[in-house]
Amino acid sequence: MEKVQDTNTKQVTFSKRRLGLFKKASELATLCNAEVGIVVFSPGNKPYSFGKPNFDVIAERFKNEFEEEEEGDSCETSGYSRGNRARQEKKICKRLNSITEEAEAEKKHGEDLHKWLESAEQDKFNKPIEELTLEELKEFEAKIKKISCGIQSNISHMQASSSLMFLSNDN
Amino acid sequence: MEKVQDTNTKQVTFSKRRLGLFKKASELATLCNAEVGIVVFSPGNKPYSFGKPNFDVIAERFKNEFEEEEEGDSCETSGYSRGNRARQEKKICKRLNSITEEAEAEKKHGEDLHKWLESAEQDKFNKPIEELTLEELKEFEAKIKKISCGIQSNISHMQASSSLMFLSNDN
DNA sequence: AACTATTTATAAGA
DNA sequence: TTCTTATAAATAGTT
Repeated sequence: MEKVQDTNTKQVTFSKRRLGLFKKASELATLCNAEVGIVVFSPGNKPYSFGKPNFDVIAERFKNEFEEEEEGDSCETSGYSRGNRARQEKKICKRLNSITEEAEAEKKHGEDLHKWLESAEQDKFNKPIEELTLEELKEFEAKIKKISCGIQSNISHMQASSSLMFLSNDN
Repeated sequence: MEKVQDTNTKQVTFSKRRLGLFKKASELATLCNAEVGIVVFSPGNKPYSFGKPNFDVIAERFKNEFEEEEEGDSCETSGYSRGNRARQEKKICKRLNSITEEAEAEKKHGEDLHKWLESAEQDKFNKPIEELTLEELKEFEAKIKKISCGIQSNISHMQASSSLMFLSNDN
């Protein structure tokens, strides 16, 4: 999915998709009895918002949840607790660590593939494919299969990461 | 459009549609170079957020458009400063978000490759390689080259992610 | 989670 | 901008 270049097209696309997005949000809210808030800044930096019941309320609620975790009914006086902070920070660290692990697995995998590609560059596979012998072709095929495998596993890593990303927004 | 009644169905619908909504939002953001922030509270009152570049920033920006708040260090008091904390947290969020973007790019890439592999499965490239005609071989070669390209770009995404990971651990 | 029949969104053109 | 329509994508229901 690439940036739309033409300014006019971009404007039209933005309008259509913004409406589409708001519609989806509205459906989610009524269908599942959820609260949804959205704000969008257009390419021309105009703000558009959607909210059910209303954007400000939801944004506020989100910020409070994020800052105060599960605070319950304890009487908070001057609005600031060091303990909550520490807990929150731990959570963020935990998230970062999960993500890091996934990414490192991916990186290692990518490097393996890269190495293979480099070595392939330097040898017979660099020849025009019609000049390969049957033996060489078979070897080529084997390597390709290995790569396919690698890609599959790579994809599952990616999907895991992606889930983590979403989760990291959830708590 | 009516409320889904069954609790289990509601949960499933919520998950599917929330992801769908976030995807749409992500598309809008990249396609039109817009900024989008979303927060959703599930029926069980769990908060889920999406933001590009990041929800807090966008919510803040939205509020500022209307509230003209002064931001600055002018009123900082002693040792433990809420402002510093907030800023630090914003940094962490920002990092998380960059990482998210990278991972999403990777995921998309992986999906493209996966699709190709699947389609390849179904056609002539599934035959033993020695049975391919020269034309087919050349086509095969072209596809492989495309994949290589994809992997290379994938690797640079991974490396970028990885750098971000390390940075986010320093703090 | 995966599949698929159906509904819905959207890009391009008017 | 709004309308139309062919195509692409999302999702409800099901396994």
